[in-house]
Amino acid sequence: MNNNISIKKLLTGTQKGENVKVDGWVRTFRNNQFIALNDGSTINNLQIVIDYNDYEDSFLKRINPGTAIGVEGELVESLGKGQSVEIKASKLEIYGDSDPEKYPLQPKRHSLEFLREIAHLRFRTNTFGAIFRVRNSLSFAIHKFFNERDFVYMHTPIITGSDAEGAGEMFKVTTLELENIPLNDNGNVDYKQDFFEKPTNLTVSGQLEAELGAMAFSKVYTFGPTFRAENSNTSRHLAEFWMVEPEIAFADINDDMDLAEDLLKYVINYVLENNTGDLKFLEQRLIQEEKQKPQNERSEMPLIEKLNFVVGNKFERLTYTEAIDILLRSKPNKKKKFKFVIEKWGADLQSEHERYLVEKHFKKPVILTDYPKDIKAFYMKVNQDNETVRAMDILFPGIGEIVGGSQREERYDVLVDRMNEMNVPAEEMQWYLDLRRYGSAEHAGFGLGFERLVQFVTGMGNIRDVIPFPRYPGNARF
RNA sequence: GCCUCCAUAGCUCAGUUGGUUAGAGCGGCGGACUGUUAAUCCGUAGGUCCAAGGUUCAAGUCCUUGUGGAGGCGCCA
Repeated sequence: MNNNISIKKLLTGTQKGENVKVDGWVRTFRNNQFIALNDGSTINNLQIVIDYNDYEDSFLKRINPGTAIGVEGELVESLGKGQSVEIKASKLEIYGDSDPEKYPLQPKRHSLEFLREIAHLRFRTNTFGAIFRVRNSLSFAIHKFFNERDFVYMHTPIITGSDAEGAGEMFKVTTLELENIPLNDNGNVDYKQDFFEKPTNLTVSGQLEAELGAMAFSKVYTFGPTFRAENSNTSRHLAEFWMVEPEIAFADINDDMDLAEDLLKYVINYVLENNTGDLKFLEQRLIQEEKQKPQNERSEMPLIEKLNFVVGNKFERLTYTEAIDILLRSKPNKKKKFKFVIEKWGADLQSEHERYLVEKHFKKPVILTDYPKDIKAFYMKVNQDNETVRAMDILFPGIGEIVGGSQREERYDVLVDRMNEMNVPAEEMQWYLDLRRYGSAEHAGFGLGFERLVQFVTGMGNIRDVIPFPRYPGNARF
């Protein structure tokens, strides 16, 4: 077991003058004297200084990018300029060699597409090290936020027997032999012979189960993987992604929006305070990347300023109806610059419209509420006008919809009517309807796309670069 | 699922109206140097130009199909 102190702690310099032991992977080896060592605890490398007269040439040749080594020596003030402290090595041990003719990572810039092909090694780069430390911090901050507010963390099932979650195409789960599927007398698949004796799928949302929890614990959240078998080929979609789904009882749509806004600000602020080095690196990376782009496609704010702006400003809240008004009067709509020109109330908003509202009109995160009921899910509470539902979507610059939520319909009769209208099989959903039979109460919740949050905070353009091993159509490598 | 673009050395790319033996930087390898910061300097090796088929006297370059990748749209988180 490795009880060594991390490079992150060593770089604070509090152990100056002490003899320490440190393990890590070589990033670069310069001048036969200076090893840049990284152990993943921080973006920064620790400089190891060795006296090459103490070692055989054949040994020094084995110190290459990627080599795993252990070092003992005194932590001293650095004589060089790039770092405050360094280790004067007294003992150097090689754990695992890394053949420089074959090791794919070089001390240079690699394209994200190339690194995606070697996703098993990309953690060792500065960029992906920073991304996944930020991802870890966001994940921790989410649990911390809810824990401080007396939420119960609830584990909803990954395999679901409910096919009415209504959030998209599902992956089937079965132990039947696909080459030899048993049929019943009617010539249909005989699910009685399947593992669960019925059709099952991977979950597309834990919301319905979270509602069950909220009606007992008052405040719950789920945070786990979800699956969509949609043939989506974009930089914002994955077949397997992580979703945060809080559900709160005795709460309406306004409480729901407050909760979502508080959560987003809290976790972004946590990263600003705890991942400064990672964010500074990612900001520089973005600035370099944007130098390749034409002026009008560059972002208006550097990454850290953008995050501070989101934390420091109230999200713009408006209804769908108000948004349609703004869009109808907007220049791109009048001049027919939109691919889909808005004609009248009731139209579904395309991403170009959402982008206009967020990036051009308000220039800050926007919460849209009260959508037409026809374009939203059956479980959303119908407003008094009987035309709109208490839905809310939070739109972020660059990535669009990051949160989708609603107040839930708690009235039994109205809910059953909506299920019938939208062809949701009410007879199979009695467990869900029971909530409205026994002690029904106002409640609300939302789903936060975790990878989209990581995208926003790291500034990464492609969602496949913010999850360790992305799953998308045609790809389940690693 | 739809639209657009791309595929040349380990990586990032250049390659003229189709014309002799396909280039550079980085990385690798050999050497020098030794307080360097993606070290520097000298030397050197490295290619099935994504695949198959076609047009042509001649194809990295043009055409067709396939495969892989990127961006955009739809579905959404």
